[in-house]
This record gives sequence, C-alpha cells and structure tokens, in this order.
Amino acid sequence: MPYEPQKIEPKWQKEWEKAGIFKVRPTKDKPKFYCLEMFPYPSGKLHMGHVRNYAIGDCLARYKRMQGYNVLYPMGYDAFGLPAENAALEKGVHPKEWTFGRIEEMRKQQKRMGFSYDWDREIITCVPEYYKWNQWFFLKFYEKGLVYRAKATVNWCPKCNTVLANEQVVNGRCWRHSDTIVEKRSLEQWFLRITAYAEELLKDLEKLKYWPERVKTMQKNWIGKSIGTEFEMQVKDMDEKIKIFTTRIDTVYGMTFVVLAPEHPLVEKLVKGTEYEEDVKRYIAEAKQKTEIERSAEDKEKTGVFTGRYAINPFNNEVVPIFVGDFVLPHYGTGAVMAVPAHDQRDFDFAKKYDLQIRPVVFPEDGELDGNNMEKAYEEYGILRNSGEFSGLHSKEAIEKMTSWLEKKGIGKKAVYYKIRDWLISRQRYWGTPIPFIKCPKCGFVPVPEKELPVELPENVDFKAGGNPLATNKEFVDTTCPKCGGKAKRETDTMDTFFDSSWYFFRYCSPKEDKIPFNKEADYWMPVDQYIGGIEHAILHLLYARFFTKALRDIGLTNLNEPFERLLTQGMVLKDGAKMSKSLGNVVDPEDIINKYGADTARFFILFTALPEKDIEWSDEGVESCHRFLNKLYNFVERNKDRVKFELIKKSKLGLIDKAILSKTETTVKGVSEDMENYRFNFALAKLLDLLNLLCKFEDKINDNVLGYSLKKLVTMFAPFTPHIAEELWHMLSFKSFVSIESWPKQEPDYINKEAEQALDYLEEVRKDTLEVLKLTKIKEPKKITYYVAPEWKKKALSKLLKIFKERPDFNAGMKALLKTPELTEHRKEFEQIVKYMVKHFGEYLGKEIINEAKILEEFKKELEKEFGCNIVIASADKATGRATRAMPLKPGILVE
RNA sequence: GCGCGGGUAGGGAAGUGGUCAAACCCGCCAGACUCAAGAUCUGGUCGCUUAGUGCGUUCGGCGGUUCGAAUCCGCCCCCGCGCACCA
Repeated sequence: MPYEPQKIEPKWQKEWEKAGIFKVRPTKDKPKFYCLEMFPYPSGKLHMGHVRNYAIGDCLARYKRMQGYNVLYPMGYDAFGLPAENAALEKGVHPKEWTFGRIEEMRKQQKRMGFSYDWDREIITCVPEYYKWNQWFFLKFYEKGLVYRAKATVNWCPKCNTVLANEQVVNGRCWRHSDTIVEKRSLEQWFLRITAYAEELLKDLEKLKYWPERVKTMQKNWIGKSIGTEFEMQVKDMDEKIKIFTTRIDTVYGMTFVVLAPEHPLVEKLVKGTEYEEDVKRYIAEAKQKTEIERSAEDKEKTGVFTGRYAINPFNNEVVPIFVGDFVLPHYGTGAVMAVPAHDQRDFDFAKKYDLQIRPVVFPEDGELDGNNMEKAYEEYGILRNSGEFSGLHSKEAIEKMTSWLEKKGIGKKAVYYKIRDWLISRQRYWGTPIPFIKCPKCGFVPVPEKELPVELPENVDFKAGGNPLATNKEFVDTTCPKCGGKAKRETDTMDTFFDSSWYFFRYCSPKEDKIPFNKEADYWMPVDQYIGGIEHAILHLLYARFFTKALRDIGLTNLNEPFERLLTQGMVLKDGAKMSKSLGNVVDPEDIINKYGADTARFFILFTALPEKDIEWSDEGVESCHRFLNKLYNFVERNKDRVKFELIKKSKLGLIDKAILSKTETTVKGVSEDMENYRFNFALAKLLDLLNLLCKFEDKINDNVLGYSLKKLVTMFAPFTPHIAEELWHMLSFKSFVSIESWPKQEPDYINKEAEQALDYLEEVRKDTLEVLKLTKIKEPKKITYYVAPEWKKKALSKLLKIFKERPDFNAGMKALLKTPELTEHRKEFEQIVKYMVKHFGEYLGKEIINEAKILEEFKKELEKEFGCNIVIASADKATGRATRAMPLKPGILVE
C-alpha cells in the first residue's frame, strides 16, 4: 500500500474525534498548558498565514500533551465586523447568514488540517450568549468610571462609514483601507479610559520576559511616556496663562518665542479684536484643511503666524513673541511649546524661516556655540551658560533644580505625559455589539439595567438606507427610559470589534457558562501559556487585551495582571518575495495543497522551512520534497513492519552498527526534545530526517529489535508535526493506542555511545576504501585484509596530549602547557596536526572520559569480518612501509592478500 | 533620525569560541535500478588535489582579542520591519 494521505488523514481525524482524545477538563493530576492562537475573522477561506499560525500552535499543543500536560487548545471566530456588513450591501445576504456560512467553511478547512482543538469550547463572538458579556463589561466599566462619552475630534473613515480608534489609523489612513485617507470630524463618542492604565501597561512590559523585544518596543513607543516639566507663562497685558510642557527645561533661558497649536483654545482669545485676528484665522482654517498626512509629512517646511501677543519667561522675565504653528500637535503635551531654536531642530527651522533669535545656553563641555552661525540645533546635554543662577550646572542637574524652582514659586512642576489616548470604542455600524445605553431626553444617557441584558441585535434592518442600519429598526430604537419611564431611544452605535477579542481567551475556559462571563475554570487555565499570532496585532489587539485584563482585575473578576505569558509572533508566508495577496496573484490556496499532497505535507513544509518567527518563502519544490520525504518514511516502515521486534535489548549482544543506531536514536531524542523546548521545529525535523536517512542506509544490517526500538521513537516524535502519518505508522507497527496521546520519548542515557556513532562513520569510509582496493586488485575472495593504523609516535603524542588535558580541565591552560613542551619544537607541524585531530574528534571528551580506542578497534574488526568474510588484521602502520605511515588512527592503509 | 531584527556555499536555512569547509532541504552532477522517463536508492557538489580525516581560500567589509573566530569586541556598509515634527 502506498502512502495515501487523502485516505489516512480523514480516517484518523474521525478516529480522534470519536475517541474524544482532545477534549479537556481541569485536573489536579497534570500541570496545565494553555496554548492559544489568535482566533480568525471568518472570511471563509483559510490562507497560508492561518495555516502557519495553527501548524505552529498545533505542533506545540500536541508536543505538550505528549509531555503530560493538560493542554487547553481551543478555536473560535471573531465574527463581528465590517466585511459581513459589506456582503449584505453587495450581495444582499444578511450579515448573520453570511458570517455563519463563512464560519462553517472555515471550520471545515481547519478540521481537514487535523488540528487538535477541543471543538466543544468553540466561541463565536456574534451570538448573544457571547456579546451579552461585552455589554455587561461595558456597564461594569461605566460604573468604574472607565467608560465615558465625550465630544472629540475623531478619525472618520469615509469608506467604513464610521469612526476609528487612534490605533486603527496607520499613516493617516484607515487600517482596513490603505488607500483611504482618514478625515477629522468632531463628534460625541464613547471612550474607554485606557489612559488610566498607561503607566501600568508600560511598566508591566518589563515583566513580559517571553515576549519578543520588537512587540514590547512597539507598545512602549505607542504609550510614549515622557517625563518633563510643566509650567505657566503669563501672557503680557492679558489675564491669561499659557501652560507649557518641556523635557528640556534646562534650555529655558534660550527661549526666544512660544508656539501654540492651531487648535489651542487660547488662540482665539489672544487675537480677538486685534489687527492679527484675520491672518491667524486664515492660517487656522488652512491648517484644518490639511489632512494628518500633509501636516506630518516629512521635511515639510514649518509654517506659522505671529499672534501679536507676547508671553513672559518666568525665569528671566523676558518677553517673547507668541506664534501659532501647525507643527505643534494639539493632542500632545499642553499643545503649546516653548521654542528654543538653539537646542531644538524644529524650533531652529522655524526661527530660520521667520528670522527669530537663536540663543545658545547649553554648551558642550569643551566647545563653543555661536547663535549667529549655527547650522543646526545643539540637542545634546551640556553645561549651562547665560542662565542666571543656574549657569555652570550640567543639564541633568539643571533640569532638577529648575523644576523645583518653579515648584517653589507655584507656577510649575514635574510632569509626565503619554502619547496614548483613550480608546474610542463606538462605531456607527450594524454588525457589532449594541452599546447598552438608552438616550432619554430628560435623563440623558442611561445604562440598560443588567437584568435586561443582552440588548439583542435586531435582524430586521435596512442596509441600503445609509447611515447606521440599526437606526432603521423602530422597534429596536424606540424604548422607555429605565430611570424615568418616559419615551426614550436606544443607542444605535455598536462596539469596536476589538472589544470582543479583548477577553475571548477568558471565555474559552468556560464557554458555556451563562451566569457570569467566565467561571472558576479560568483560575485554573489562565494565563495563556503560549499565545501565537501575527505581528500585525503587536499594538491593537495585544494592548487592548492587556488593558482589559487589568480592568477585569480591578472589577474583581481575576487576579491576573497580564493575560499572555509567552508570545510568539510568527513570520509571514511569502511567495516570490512578497506577501501573498490577491492583487499580486501569488496566492497559494491551502486547500489545493491538502488535495494534492495532504495536510501532513503542508504542515511539514511550513514547520521545516524556517524558524517560526521568520518569514518563509513558499516553494513548490520544497513542498514536493517534503511530500517525498513522508513517502520515504511511510515506505520504510511499511517494508519493515513485519520484521521489527520490540523486545528488551541486551546491549552486550549488539554489534557496532546496532550500538551506533541505538545511540543515534537517543541523541536524536535528546536533540529533538531540546529543539521542541526552544520552538526550533525546523531543526527538530532536520534531526528526524537525519535519523531516518541513517536507518535507510543500514536498513538490512540492523537488528530487528534495535530497528523496532528506533522506529517506535521516531514515529512518536513525528506525531506533533505530521500527526496523521504518524498515527498510521504507529498502528502499522501494531500498536493499538493513539500515538497522539502517547508519552513523548525519554532518552535512555545508557544507550548513548558517541564512539560507536563516530566509528560507524569511519566504518563506512573503511568499507568504501576496501571495496575500491578489492576492485583495483581484482581479488574477489580475499583471505586476509590488513589495515594499518597510526604510527606509534603519533599514538604516544596523542596519549601525552590526553594526559595533559586530563590533568587540566581548563582546555586553554592545557593548550598553553602543551605549547611549552619540548616535543613541540621538534615536530611542530605534526603536533599541529594532532591538535587539530584531537580537537576534531575528541573535543567532547576533553576533561571527561577518554575514548577507548582498543575496544572500538575490536568492534571494527568484527564488522569488517562480517562484511568481507575473511581474516582481518589491524596493525600499526609503523610496521608497514610507504603510504600507510601517513594514515591517522582508524583510517587504514589497506593490504589485501 | 530613533528602535528592533537581519546579512552564512547556486537558492532556502542551521550554526553563537575548538569533533566547522559549515546540519538539513531544494537545485545541479555522477552511479545503481529501468527498454526509457519518472519515482526510489547511492555518492559528489568552494578551489587545488586525490595517496590522504591533505593543502589553500571562505561565513557583508575593515581592524582587534585568542594557541584557535562564522561565533567575542570596535568601526563601517547593505537589507527588512516598526515609530517618527511627541516639545
């Protein structure tokens, strides 16, 4: 029977399901392991990125299971979202119907891959049983003051027809539509107070020891903490103050102007009724016209306009002009900056353009600066000059002293600002969780009482009406106020779908619980031990989920601070050097690969080609070769299944080959186990290939028991990678259990025999050489073959070396001592050779056991006698003449008689 | 500009001080099997050699540490990703 994945794969998938071997419950008998992949948006089609994600997760889950862990490995669907709604518009299908159809397709494909999910725990976020808890959390957060409504300038994607969170704006464009520029609109929206956790989210990144540095850095940048000084400047001739934030208060004596953001609330007051009013208003209008992209474009020339007003520097009472400039961002700091052109490049550029004074006040320790001919700002720290009582101080010291000076005067203090802003959670879309609030003309926004949850999403809405479809369902919208009982209207905004995915990993722990969002089982399973997904979620989802966990902790639902212990961000699957995409036409459909080669081949290829974190280049030849390899494995077991035995192995009865095979098996177990621990699946597979190649090479020389022993371990180790073929071969070897839940092989240190493994390599060489000699001499039935081995003097040098190394466990010291021995001066060249040889072949034994050469030679003799059926003599090459003298130990000169 | 990750044989990809001219896979070459092709198996695949586990030159570039460097240190070049007027 040839290898037919199309037959065996569905067979074992059915068997596994029938036996329910992947279903889990909490138990005290085993340690737990929660292995989680980022659940997919159900687009209907599994792509290679998914396959890679799940192949990695499944391999790990299966390995952990075999290691004896109680493994929670669930799957679900992030089912709310815009594509479903677009389908409704384009194809006239209801989003619900569309979504469930896609889920079914997707699940079918996942099952064909043989992933070992506990399907009983499946989650779908668009069902009321799930999103009810979104609403419940929303209300709890509201009680805690974490939810609020506010009018704000928001990001509006004209294509999505909804607002976006800051995290969903990429380079001024929509995260879903990279061709669509995000507009700014001023609207009242629902926010989640993620900023309340900014410091903790930042600080706890340090605790995430097993997260990629890259992701942590991205989050750090996103949170964007900066520590500085905040102080007030009096506006001259007005009863107004400008609040300034700076990280470089040490440069304050160099301030020659102040710049406000166009959006700064004070601007209007400053210019009202003055001759500057018109100019400033025009400038602001222009700035508002510009998109975020234009405004933050690279090398954009800085522009601004004078307000006609002046502010007073509290340090020296100097009067400086106030400008409005759009390079100052309204949302960061105080929206106003003190401009020090000598020490800030942006201020420098601005000053050059508007011909403002550049006055250096911080100098390099041994350098000069001249404001009249500086070419760029000096931004390093240095020594202060012309700074009143602070002159002579170093920047660092000055920052502290100047800040406390402000504090004493009551006009400033140390301040911390973050870039991160609150999470805009409301969406003007239909296919999402309804926000559980009611808008009463008398009472304002009133939360829906808990017992009335869920606020179900009505199915009957008009998608073509424009605006939010929810608003078209009168029955849904018209309601009564829970507070006053009067007529009221329901909130028609829904929640950002990232809300759904911020806590789904808790839900997997008790997916059927209907009294609370998750029960005690979460205490058992959480945190997630290994989370696997794409780098694209480095900020959005991973930050929200971290925030959510902390918020849940603060409403008393969990003790956890962080949800994900380890994070693995898998690399992309590329084709022709680019990410697979429809527009490039370089998409490989996993379904085609399964049909042609089977799921095991797909899994094998994807795990074998590179480390999980790295990008892989799709290669048809590579897939082909992986398939050929599985064939080879299958055929090898098939050929040998009837002869293998599984009896106890008596070491003493084994020959060199069997000892070597046995040892190689054990070193493979050791190596593969180590690689699994380090998630180096590609390397683990390379080792397994290696072992199989060796078995093939000596196929008919291996003892039946040794072969059985080795094959059993080999097949077991294949189970996490290519589970179907492993299961098939396991049964072919006449085992009755499931290899999928067998114990992971332990290595038998007793069987490890490095010398034998090495000797086997030599044996092959010797055999080859001998065959060649036989061919040359045309002797068909030799009576005696003599192998000449190393000359005595070399052996002596060798033993001397060994002695030196034995005496000095420190190899370097040994080496140095050696170089001082008299022998070296006489035979430098030879010694170098020996050292090379030593290092090459005995490196591992240095300071430990020294190889027993004589024993190996005996074994050699036996093997060779078997091979050539004649008398074998191993002689010292000293006794021979000519070429053999140059031979190294074990590498023979050969004499056939 | 800042941060992170990389640069290893024709291609992919291991390798973080000595069994390294460098695992494993692809590609290519030769041999076995075959009528032939494919599949499979065996060997080879930096150069020179071939008597050899020999010599020479290699792991982005240049220097350094060491008896010994792809591996450690310094500087430089190139590529990918992320952030980017954040005061």
